[in-house]
Amino acid sequence: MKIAYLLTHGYHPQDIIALTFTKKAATEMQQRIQQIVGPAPARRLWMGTFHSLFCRILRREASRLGFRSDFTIYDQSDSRSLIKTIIKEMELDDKIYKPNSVQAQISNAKNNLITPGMYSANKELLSYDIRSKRPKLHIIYQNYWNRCFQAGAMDFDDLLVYTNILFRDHPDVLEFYQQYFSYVLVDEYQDTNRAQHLIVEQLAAKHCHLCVVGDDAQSIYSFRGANIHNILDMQHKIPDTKLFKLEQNYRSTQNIVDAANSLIAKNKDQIHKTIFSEKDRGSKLILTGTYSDLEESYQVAGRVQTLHDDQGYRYRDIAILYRTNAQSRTLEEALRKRNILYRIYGGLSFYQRKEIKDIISYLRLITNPADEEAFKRVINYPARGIGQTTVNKVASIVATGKTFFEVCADPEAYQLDVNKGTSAKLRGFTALIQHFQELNAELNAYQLCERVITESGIKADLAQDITVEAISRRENVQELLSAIQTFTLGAVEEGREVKLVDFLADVSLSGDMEPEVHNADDDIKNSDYVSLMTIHSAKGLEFKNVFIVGIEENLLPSEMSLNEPGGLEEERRLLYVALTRAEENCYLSYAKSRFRNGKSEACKPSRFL
DNA sequence: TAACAAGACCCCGAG
DNA sequence: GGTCTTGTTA
Repeated sequence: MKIAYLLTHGYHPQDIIALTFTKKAATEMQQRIQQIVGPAPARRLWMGTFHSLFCRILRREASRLGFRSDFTIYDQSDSRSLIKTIIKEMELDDKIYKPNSVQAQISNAKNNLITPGMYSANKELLSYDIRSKRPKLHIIYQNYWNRCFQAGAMDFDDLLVYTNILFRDHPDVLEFYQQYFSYVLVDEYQDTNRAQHLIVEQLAAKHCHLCVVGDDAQSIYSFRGANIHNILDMQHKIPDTKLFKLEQNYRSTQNIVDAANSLIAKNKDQIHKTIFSEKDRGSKLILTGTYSDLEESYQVAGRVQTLHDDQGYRYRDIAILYRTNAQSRTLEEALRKRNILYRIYGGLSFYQRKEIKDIISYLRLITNPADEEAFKRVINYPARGIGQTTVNKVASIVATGKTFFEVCADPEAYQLDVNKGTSAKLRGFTALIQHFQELNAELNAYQLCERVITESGIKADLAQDITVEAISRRENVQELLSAIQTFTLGAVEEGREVKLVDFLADVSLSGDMEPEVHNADDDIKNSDYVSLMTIHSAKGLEFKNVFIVGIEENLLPSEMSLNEPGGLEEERRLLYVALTRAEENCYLSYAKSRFRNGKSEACKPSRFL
């Protein structure tokens, strides 16, 4: 509404930057604005997630930071794999330096804008690492930082870190964007971390037109470094700040609001608010306990069907929310049995699948030959007789500042210790990529991708695979091709010039393309489906009917949260978020046994119930 | 070096 | 339940 208001009061769409956290919330908001002001102005708004919008800015300004504008974006698995490599190269024990926790610690540092240099100079951090028996962590961090730079790559956290560095070191750039965006809006401000907070503050410093919305009771991203004080201290830090308390809930019935209030009242750490609803009492919340997770899913699917068939709700008025992505499977199966259309958000995305990552890696390598992770992925896929031993030899030379690609293009020049045959294979591979690079200059993304699949041998490799899974892999490859096709055509329609690099950025930041609709017999049905997602990604959304499943000890609250300070309260807020997604009906359930890690485990109803 | 099998470890959440 | 690692063999 605020944006719509601004647009009718003299602001142009391109003057406004509106930031959200989840992709889901961004698309939702984009759609709402489109309905109010029409598609054309809505498209010109700077609206999206922190990561996607600042990625756009970083591409424009990349040269200021020593990056190319077509830098690669490393996803978690790329970044973890690089960290693993570094730990191995430093000959450290990966039982002590667990790649996952090293990655988490680096990410944490980045979210607080601590560069490797600052890390090494920080006595507190160093002594903490020594106490936890990981004294070399700061060196891993430094190496990781350098290697990403060398590879022309940024990880997700870097998108925020480098934006801050860009603004810090280039006042003229900062000034430009300060001038450019005359209004800054942020949704769910309670979930900003230090890096995001500083960006927002700097962008808004000139016009001082900053509007943020937030609710401390819905702060659920502390694992990502979210700092609640960003919103709490705003009044004191920025002069003339006006605070509006929104205590009326226009979404939910009184019963739902009451339930949510009574839950959140148990939290010690909160700002007191009196949330009320002027809607009807509504129906009571319904709690169901079942013997197993299978039975729970079966019940939910049954109720979904009743809501749709007997009570006249559309499927799109129904959401099923869970704590972990792993819970989606049994629900999917139950819905499928009843032929209920559903969409599943998040989880293992399409682009994480092996066959897709392989193809994407070729495309990444074509746009950025320095991309180390992409290189390692496809150097021997499809198998071309270049094994681990050879790659290790190349890696030892790469450590001196060359890229994998440079070394492989001319192994002799770098005195690589391999035989003639291997050397020829390496040169053959680089020649193949160079050939694709030439094609990239004349073909569009779709045509190029088709050539890559054929000429790399991926097509042949998949074709000769006769297992059942291979069928779905081939389908996935087709799906990827049509996604590129759609992307290319869509951009052409909007009159934008589209490059391969744009598609790749879209892939790594959107996480997933439009989730596929399951059970759809024809396209007409595609607009009506049940939504399945984690509570985290449901934030900011609303549904007439909400199912919250698996409300059990060790799941909600999650077992890991219990060891973290404030963890339990955050889990409680998480359930609060889930409850307040519901407008009319809210169904809660727990199971007494559940399949986890391949085993059936006994479960108790959550203390929150 | 490739292919396959057995064992280890794991996952809480998002961009 | 799945992926990733390690070991064995040709």
